[in-house]
Amino acid sequence: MISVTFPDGASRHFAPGVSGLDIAKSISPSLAKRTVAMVLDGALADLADPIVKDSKIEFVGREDPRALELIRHDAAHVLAEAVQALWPGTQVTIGPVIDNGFYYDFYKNEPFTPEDFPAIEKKMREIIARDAPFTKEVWSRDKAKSFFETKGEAFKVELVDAIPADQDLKIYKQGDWLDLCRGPHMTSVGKVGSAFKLMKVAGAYWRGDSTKPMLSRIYGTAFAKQEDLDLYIKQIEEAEKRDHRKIGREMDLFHFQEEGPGVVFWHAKGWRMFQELTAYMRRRLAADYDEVNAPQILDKSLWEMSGHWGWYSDNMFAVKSATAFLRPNDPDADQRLFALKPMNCPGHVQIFKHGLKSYRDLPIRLAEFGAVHRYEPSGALHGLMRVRGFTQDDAHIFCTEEQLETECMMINDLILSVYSDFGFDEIVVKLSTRPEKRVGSDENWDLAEAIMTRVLDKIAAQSGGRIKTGINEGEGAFYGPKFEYTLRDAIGRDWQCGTTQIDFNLPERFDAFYVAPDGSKKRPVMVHRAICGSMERFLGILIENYAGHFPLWLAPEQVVVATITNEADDYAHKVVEQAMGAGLRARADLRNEKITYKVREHSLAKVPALLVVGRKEAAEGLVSVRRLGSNDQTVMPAAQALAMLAKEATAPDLARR
RNA sequence: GCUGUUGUAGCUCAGUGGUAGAGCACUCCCUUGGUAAGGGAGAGGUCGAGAGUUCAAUCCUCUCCAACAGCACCA
Repeated sequence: MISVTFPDGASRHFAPGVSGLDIAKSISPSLAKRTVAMVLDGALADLADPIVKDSKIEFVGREDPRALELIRHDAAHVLAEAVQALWPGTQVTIGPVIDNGFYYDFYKNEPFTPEDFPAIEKKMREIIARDAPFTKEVWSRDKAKSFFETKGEAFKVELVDAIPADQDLKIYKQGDWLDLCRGPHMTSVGKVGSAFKLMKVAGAYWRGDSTKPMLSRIYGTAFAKQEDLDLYIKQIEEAEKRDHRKIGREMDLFHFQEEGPGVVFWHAKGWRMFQELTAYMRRRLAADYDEVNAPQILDKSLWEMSGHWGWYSDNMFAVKSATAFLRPNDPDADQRLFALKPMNCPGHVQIFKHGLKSYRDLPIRLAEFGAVHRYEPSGALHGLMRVRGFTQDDAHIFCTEEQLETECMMINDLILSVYSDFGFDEIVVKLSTRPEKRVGSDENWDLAEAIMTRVLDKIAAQSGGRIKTGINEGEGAFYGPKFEYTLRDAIGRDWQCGTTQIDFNLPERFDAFYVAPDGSKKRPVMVHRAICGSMERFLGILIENYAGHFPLWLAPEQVVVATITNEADDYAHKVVEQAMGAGLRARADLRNEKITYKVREHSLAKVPALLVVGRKEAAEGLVSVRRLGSNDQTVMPAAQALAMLAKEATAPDLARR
């Protein structure tokens, strides 16, 4: 007999090989009926699986959060069956559960379109209504291979071949249809329920490899309850409303146009925010960094020296004089090839190298708001989030190995403090370790990873567990390990922004050195770090995070003084002047429009503070303050309102002083 | 870069093998109105670019460019 322990601590004895379903039935028929799966010793499993040893068991009902992935996974199988029923000859591949849903990749000559969804969903509902039980069989490799070969399922055959020899091949049947799958599944197809929806179609490479065939992927999502699905769809709509490309257009912050794919035209208001953000960052750096500026174009040879040309020339812009392009074979034309800088580090090494540096000078921290250009693949471009020309809040620290740990911690503290100033307090720091393709000795990698592991532990400990840490195995840069800082925005999306990278390679390549206390030449270590990462992208994140309702200090337009009647025009001008005197970005709206119209317009334009002035206010030196997002207003003396707003408009770092 | 979709006025979008329309925005006029759209008039487009088919192309075909979604990539 084996002992089975229940969540309440009670245990009972059963014959070995008893299934979860048997146990549930032995307790009560209704329990057996509402249970869709079990958690056996902490792992989700089929309810029909035999239990062969002493175990802890938990029954999982359909509404159990742990059942959600099963519902989605089962839905993926239903989707696959539906597609093969509607389009015989379509090959199935894989259909995993992902965040917020599932997908299934098919091989089909004609790709799907969203117009196919109603028919597929209808067929899915039929299959679900049939409520066939999921049954599992373990097949031999040969049986599985010949079965899928006979059916013409070449991709499945490849999957069978890829499964390690010591693993069972599991086949899940749902009525007549079956799929190779590691499971687990719920007891029957009907448990999927009706709260599912197909979301979109897309191409996707077989096995995620761009040299392999393109498959046709259908994304879907499923929930236990319709309310959950509705809520999810609402959240997607909310994210769409916050799309920085849309808000950027509506608020007149920036634009893109065809002649400049991936490069930003910053309008006055957007650039004001850019400047405000940059000014803030400069203040944060002032005490510890030296700001520098390195050239935009440098001879190709320098990029060969740095290694960038070898590693990344596919993603770099190269420039020549126009004459060289027009007369490529003319020896009298200057044919010299330059590259637009994709990174600031080589430039900073040149600055470091200029003149002898002593150990007394270290650490040297060179910062630059460096405009860089990278030839990103066209399909990667996305608003401000992925562009070809952007500004990094970059810095390179030249120091000794002994100083590394302190420098990493210092950077960490600055990054967390900056994020916190924007209200980002949920931060994850991950250490990316050595990748397969890399340069430098294993000795240096060992050293750098050891230091960074220590720092990572410190970060976690210092934050009292608030900052989550982790490791990304093999994800480091080719020249060294790195920390990646990921912040969570107001609607729960994660953005990787900051990074700290240790680099033994570049100083070596450029033969950078400092004079040690004993007079010998020593190689400095370089630390690359960025906080916002790309200023453009960080602004994009801020736009979406705040949904355009910026804190006053960042808002491009802080105050609009709107008149009710033109008798208040002179007074409005005076208030605007006073506001500007108080350091506020303010303007008057004297247009011949009703106040309701002006209120609506400035509300839609997301102006943080609207000061309405009419005859009464003009006569008594008052303003009627209406804040963005509020439907009421407060009448108060103009001076008082402006003092309040000016205080609120102080950047967080200045407010601390 | 790959797969698919899209490209018509500043924005959002209709539309047709016979060279175009709406709403909002814009300009002007009337209106001076107390917290989310007052009324009227007007101006504005080489229908993404190029080539082809046709008597005739914004519409059909091809190529290119760009955008969007996903994949791949992201020093």
